[in-house]
Amino acid sequence: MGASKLDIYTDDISEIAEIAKVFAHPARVAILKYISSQESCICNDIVVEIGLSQPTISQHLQVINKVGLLKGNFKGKSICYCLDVERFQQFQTLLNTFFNTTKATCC
Amino acid sequence: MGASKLDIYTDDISEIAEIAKVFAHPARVAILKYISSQESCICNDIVVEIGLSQPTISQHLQVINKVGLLKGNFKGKSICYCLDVERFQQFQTLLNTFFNTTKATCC
DNA sequence: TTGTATTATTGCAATATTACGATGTTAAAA
DNA sequence: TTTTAACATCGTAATATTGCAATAATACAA
Repeated sequence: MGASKLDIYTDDISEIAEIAKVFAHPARVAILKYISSQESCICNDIVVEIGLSQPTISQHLQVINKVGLLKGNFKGKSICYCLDVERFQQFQTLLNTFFNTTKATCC
Repeated sequence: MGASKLDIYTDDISEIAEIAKVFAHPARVAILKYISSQESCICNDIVVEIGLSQPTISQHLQVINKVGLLKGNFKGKSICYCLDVERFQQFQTLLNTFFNTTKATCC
């Protein structure tokens, strides 16, 4: 009864789900797109750009950060949030592997 | 104040989030992998294979179906659930476009 | 028509996510 | 040191998701 039952899946399946979850909210997709397009990563701009409150943006950034997609300086003033391109490409590769190994053989 | 605020994003951003949401639960990833590997799509096998109840599997299948990833016979006995490969590849392309157009330019 | 097998739907409980106001923290400027 | 700017964290409310038991619907066989 209820949610979660996450220990019954293989590691690669769980990994795909974990990755997808990051992109499963438009705010996070928008944040990723925005920080990747900015030369200077002034962070409060994200709040203005997206149109959500600062705590909410901060929360979404934490989700993005938790999977290792952020790089830069994270403490104090003049913080720089940047996309970790290597990790990002790793995600792309993992998802493509999932897609390429999932091909229908019936119907 | 709570959830949802989904009307403030551009269409392409919302689309990526919608697609990702389907893969954001391991049960659905497992279902997709399983039905794609089976020659005959006997559906109750999914229940046995994944280890969740029949209503829960049915619910996940509905989510997968809603985005057009399923093909086949959907009513009555001996139902055949199959992956819509074209739609699946379309998702892959859309996600790759997102990845390829999101490249960091700072840090 | 009456079973029977198979999937869908409903109703409900548990948990997770999303969002924001209030407040705390941090580092640099004044 | 005090102020200030920029984020993080906490607490809380609203909503969404997940999961299953019970039940309904469907199609085929007998």
